[in-house]
Amino acid sequence: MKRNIYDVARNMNLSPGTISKILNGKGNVSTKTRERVLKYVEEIGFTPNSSARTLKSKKSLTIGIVFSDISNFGLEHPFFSSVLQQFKNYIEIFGYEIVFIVNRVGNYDLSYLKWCLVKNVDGVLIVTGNINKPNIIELVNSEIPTVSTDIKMDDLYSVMSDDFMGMKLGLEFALKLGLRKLACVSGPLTSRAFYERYLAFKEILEENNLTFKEKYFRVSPTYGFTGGYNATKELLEEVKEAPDFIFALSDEIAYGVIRALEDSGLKVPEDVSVIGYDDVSFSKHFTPALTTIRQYKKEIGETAAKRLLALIDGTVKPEKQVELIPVSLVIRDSTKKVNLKQ
Amino acid sequence: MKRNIYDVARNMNLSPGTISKILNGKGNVSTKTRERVLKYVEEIGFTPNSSARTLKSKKSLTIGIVFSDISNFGLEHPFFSSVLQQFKNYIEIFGYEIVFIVNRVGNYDLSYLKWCLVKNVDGVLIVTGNINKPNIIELVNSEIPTVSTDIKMDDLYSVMSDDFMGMKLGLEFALKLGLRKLACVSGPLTSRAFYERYLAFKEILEENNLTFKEKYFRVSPTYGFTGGYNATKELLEEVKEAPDFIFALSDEIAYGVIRALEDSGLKVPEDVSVIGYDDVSFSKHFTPALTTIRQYKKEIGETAAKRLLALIDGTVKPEKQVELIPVSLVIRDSTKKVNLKQ
DNA sequence: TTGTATGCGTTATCAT
DNA sequence: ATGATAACGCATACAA
Repeated sequence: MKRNIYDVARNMNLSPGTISKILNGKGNVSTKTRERVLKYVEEIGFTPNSSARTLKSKKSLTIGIVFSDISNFGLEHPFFSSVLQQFKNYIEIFGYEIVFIVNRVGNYDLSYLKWCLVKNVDGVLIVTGNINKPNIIELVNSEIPTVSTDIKMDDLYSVMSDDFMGMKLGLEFALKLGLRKLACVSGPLTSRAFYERYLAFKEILEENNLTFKEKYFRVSPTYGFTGGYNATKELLEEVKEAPDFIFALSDEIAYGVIRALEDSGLKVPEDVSVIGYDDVSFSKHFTPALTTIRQYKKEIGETAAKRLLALIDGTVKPEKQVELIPVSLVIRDSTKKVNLKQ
Repeated sequence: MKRNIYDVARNMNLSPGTISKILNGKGNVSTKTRERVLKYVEEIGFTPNSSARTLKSKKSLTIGIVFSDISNFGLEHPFFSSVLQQFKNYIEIFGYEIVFIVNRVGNYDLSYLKWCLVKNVDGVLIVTGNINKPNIIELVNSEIPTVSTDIKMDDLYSVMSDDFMGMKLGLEFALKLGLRKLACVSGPLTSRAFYERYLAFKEILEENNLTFKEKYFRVSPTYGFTGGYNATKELLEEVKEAPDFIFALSDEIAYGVIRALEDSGLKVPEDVSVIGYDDVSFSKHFTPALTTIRQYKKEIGETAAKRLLALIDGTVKPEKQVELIPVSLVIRDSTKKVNLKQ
């Protein structure tokens, strides 16, 4: 049942070396024997042992994934798990597979980099991570080809949504609706995405001669519904005049924002318009259906995959260090209708 | 930077063999040298190479995962990805990690079993799979310890929700509400879960002297919203009298069912009560908040992990081939209120 | 208690 | 064009 390259060699009356050459398409072998061996290998369904291969060749056809480094969410995270799935789909076409980087192998505790070295991963994808963690810094500064779909660092290739564009699309839409009391509920600013969206929010407000008010900007300590809910409740309590627009920096936060608004007697979108961020699959089923900024997870995942594979091959160096994927505004029912009479 | 067991041996004035023994806690080594070596290893952060270890020992500390075998959903699937996350968390405590079983390694196409052999996985978790696929059959019949959180087969240990209990909880609640025109919208019956829930639906109806009507039972060809929506539309069209209760066999299907009902002028829960299945995190935010059967993903994932680890250790054989995890009924707003006056 | 030698299944270099 | 052989890094049976 379980064969090795010697068995194949013996049955073919050849040496193991020759079999190896054929299997790897290297060296000189006559077309005749090559075909003969290939046929036999196909027939008996032989595949060279993976561990022996990576032991000898230092290549594992494996990509290490840094995933929930930043927080304690897991595979359930609607946005990042989707990006990962797309990435996975793409690299599998080329015979690669993903493995999750953790802090130990067997009984040994190790840093991310050590882990990668011990495992001989060919490359690393940081789906989401914290730029201040030693583990991440060490990894990014290493020789291992690395791409991120979240964080930005020197010498790190990144593929991510154009967050400035997203904020601009949302805010300009709000302005077009005639809204001027613009608030924002963010997730934790330790996340690169939230932080940059916050910066953009501020900047775009100023571009439009609107003053950024601290009281209209709230940070939820968590990523989800409850954080958005509480932050909004607090906002409404501490403010004389309720906003007429809230930019929630994630869809899940938006759900919380909207319920808090409603529980405070405010109608969405009549009194307050709300825009989310992500366009998670559920948002179209929320009531009111959520107006939101759509991120293109498939494009992010695939582009990251292409970049990383190119880095591993060492063929083409990507020109841009940071590749921004455009986003779009999806208008649904959580924002006021555009006044067509104007 | 990158050391091996020889480097350690040289620096310690010992032989590689001794180092290995110490690292693996085997053989006789004096406490003194053991401690000395362990300290040094700790100091320089040495970890034995993973491939070499696997190659020699045939153990990889790796669990192969069969995931989206049955359909083309991916990591985004709210229920299964959550089960997997819980499983992953648990096995990582013991130094194991997960790898996704695919159909190839590098340029070679292989069956699941072959893949596992080539990779030397220590065990397999079938998160979801199709009992009729040769890949699955071959795998389950192999020597590799395997546990499933979805399918049931001879010689396969399974850990899953008690679907009969779920259906019973839902239906008895409906009966208590005085509902008698009981319909059901299922996902594809090729899925074990849907099929068993369907069987239970039928059986429990009969137990209660209600006749199972074909027209009141619809199968959606897909897992999600659209399938539930269309199936419900069809149901309403083909039936003289609308049901007063619909058991949707997944939460996502339930969303579709409810919207279809509403679009047909029926009110939920006033005209029709709807119960979902899963209690996905979003269901509490749906409007109306969904009454549903809660599955305990954490318990499923962890129990499966324990079973599999036990199987791998070969210590205790689980007594029960199929371990059923209880479910519970979560009453929210998509079902009629209980009449307290009675 | 410690060391030596061999094998795990490949790949790759160097002969032939 | 093909074969012999060493090396990858570790584990283990056996010898010392």
